[in-house]
Amino acid sequence: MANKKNKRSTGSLKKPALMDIRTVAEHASVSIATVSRTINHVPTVNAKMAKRVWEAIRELNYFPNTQARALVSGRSGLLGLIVSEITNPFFPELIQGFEDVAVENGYEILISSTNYDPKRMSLCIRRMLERKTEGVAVMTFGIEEPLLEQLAERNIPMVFVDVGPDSPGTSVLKVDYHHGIRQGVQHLAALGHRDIAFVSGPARLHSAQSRLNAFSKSLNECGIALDPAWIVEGDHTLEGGILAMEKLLAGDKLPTAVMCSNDMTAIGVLHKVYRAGLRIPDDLSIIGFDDIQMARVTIPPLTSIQMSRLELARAAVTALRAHLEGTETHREYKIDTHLVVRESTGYPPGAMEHLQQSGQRNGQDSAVKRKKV
Amino acid sequence: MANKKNKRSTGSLKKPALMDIRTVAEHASVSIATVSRTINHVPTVNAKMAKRVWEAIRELNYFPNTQARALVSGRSGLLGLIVSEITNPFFPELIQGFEDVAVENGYEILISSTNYDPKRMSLCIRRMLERKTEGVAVMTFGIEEPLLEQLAERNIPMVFVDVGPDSPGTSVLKVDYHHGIRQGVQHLAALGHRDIAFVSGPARLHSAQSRLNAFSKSLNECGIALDPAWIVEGDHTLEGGILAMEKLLAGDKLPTAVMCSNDMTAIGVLHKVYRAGLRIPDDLSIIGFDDIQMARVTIPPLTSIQMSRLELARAAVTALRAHLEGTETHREYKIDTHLVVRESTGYPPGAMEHLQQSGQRNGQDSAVKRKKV
DNA sequence: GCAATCTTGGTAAACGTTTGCCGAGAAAGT
DNA sequence: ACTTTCTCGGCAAACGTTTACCAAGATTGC
Repeated sequence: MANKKNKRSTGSLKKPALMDIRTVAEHASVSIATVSRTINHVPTVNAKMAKRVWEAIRELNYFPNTQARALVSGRSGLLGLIVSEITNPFFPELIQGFEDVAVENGYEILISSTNYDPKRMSLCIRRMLERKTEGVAVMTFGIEEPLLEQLAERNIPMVFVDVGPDSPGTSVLKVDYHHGIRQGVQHLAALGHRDIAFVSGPARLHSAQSRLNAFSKSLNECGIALDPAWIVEGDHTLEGGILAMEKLLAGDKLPTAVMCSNDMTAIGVLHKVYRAGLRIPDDLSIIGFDDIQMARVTIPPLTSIQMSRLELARAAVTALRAHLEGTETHREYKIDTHLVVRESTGYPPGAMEHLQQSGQRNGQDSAVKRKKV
Repeated sequence: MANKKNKRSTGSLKKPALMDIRTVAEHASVSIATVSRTINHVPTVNAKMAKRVWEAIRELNYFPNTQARALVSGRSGLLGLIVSEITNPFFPELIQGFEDVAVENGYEILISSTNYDPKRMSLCIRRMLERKTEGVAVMTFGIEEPLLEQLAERNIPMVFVDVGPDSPGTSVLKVDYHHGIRQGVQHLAALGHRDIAFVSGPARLHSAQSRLNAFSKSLNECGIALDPAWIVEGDHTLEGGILAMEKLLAGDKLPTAVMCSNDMTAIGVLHKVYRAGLRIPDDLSIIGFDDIQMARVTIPPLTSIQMSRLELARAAVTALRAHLEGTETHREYKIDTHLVVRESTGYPPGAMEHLQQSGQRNGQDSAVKRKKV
């Protein structure tokens, strides 16, 4: 310690292969304790020292080894996000939001997708456990209980969508499907639709069931009878939408409007309708769900029910943080949904025929009046 | 060791809070060395022992701590993937492929997106370094040299798209843009188009430049003059496509075909054309690039140039593995592109008018003949 | 029954940090 | 000049693994 000054590096820039905290300490002529304290912003280290340390870090391009740090501190700085499938545009938008909010809160994220496959789901959980995520958001809309117990056992906070255990350390994001879907149904009813079909999502997905239930309840509220033949099961994919619409087209009677469990399905339906030579919304109205970015540019632009990805992401991270800080044990967060009216919905065929100018089928000047619900 | 048998757990299922390798060893009445060897599939451990160990692991729901393992072994089991933006459907499809191939090869992946922001790019690199990824695929189509040096310094294998250093430990995935784009231009030329516009990507993106160059070269090959006014810069987003088409519409003369630097742009263009009341392909032909899933269901379905995400992903992982195993120092991988003809391309207006039946604008029976190039 | 071979256990070092403790200087106040 | 207060350095333990080593036990071959 007497020769502190002479030990000080002369600034030779040859970088050692080993880039320890030790290397930094030597280079800055301080102890490793000081370097560690500097990096971790311990307030007792004075400004001069800190500056020297940061300079050394910069010169050497040093950065701490996350796993060593996590190992000893017990904090990995990771928040896990389990999604259903990454190729459904809804999820990238969600991931983006989740990442942004997580980073705001000083976390990094670990993404894993289940592809609706229980085997992959267990792999996802395993990853989360192995990488020691501090909290996990399960956004897969269909959960496997037994595996999640392992997370609960280790006291890892979790947040679920729609449905989840009310055990301490877990929160649930309750999406108010009914609000948006009722708006959608009312919108259709106000336009005069009575024959409304629904293309659902996979039956085993809780969120899909919730949407279907909300639809059926909303129909009821509007005093419209539900024809079981017009409930057709899709799978939340483009192909599923196409297939579902094919089934509908093959039926005895065509509905005047189709509501879909998600936008991918709706786009599939839209496409099939186009293929069938029918016009939207003149011959058939379509409503989607999710309001993905693409919904704005379909032809015609898709009326859809929005569920805010950012709100979902923010609530998820907020819930996780609250658990990590021990502020809360269990809470439910309400996530709102609401209708966004675009041009895929209009009067049912036959009604108000006089309002429709036959030659104009492009969106620029469609004569179909719409009512903002 | 004399009392091995008595030490054997009686199967009491109370799980200790600490879930060490030590706990497993005790529970299975073996040494930690044996547990470690079992987990790592060291061949010398015999079947009986291994079975006992696996049972204990199963009973305790034990799983090794990845960071401790990584710390000592120097292998994190992570492959990094840096993408431009996750909300452009091209990338989720790529990520999916990359993950699948990585998992096949025993790796997990760490995704980071730059959002075309150099600051975020440096965060991405930092993450990759901190988490000690064993290799990094830079799929951002626009790279920042100085930061990548840090990866190179640490001998972390890298793979780039289109352009990258030819230094050892890095490979480049050379996408043959020209092949697909020439097919596209030839396809248009064969249909009779001479007035072909191009909506490019962001100028600073190398891949966008390559596409533009390939277009200009292909035009030349077909003996078509390039009108600079018909090269308009987009940004690879939907909005960019809409804006670009607006510019084109505002020009003195309209092209008969528009080729786009990616599908998102093309969909934006498609939408704007629809808004303008023009028909596709009757009034204007459109070709996209990437062939994202959505291209199949646009109205009309989009003729696009495909670049296989799976091929890209597979080549990336293959290259990374080759570097990790020391099999190779530097190599270039060719990635092919090819035209997929759908219905957004047809004869230019005026030409072969007699073939077009005015009333039929739906895809089911469009009279426009197409030629598979 | 003896030697050769194969497995296993115990031990310990290592990976790169964090963190608590204590003593040694330095700076500051009296 | 002497005490008090700060700040830093050195040290060491810990985090949960892997892995090399050697000795001991079990198994096999003869």
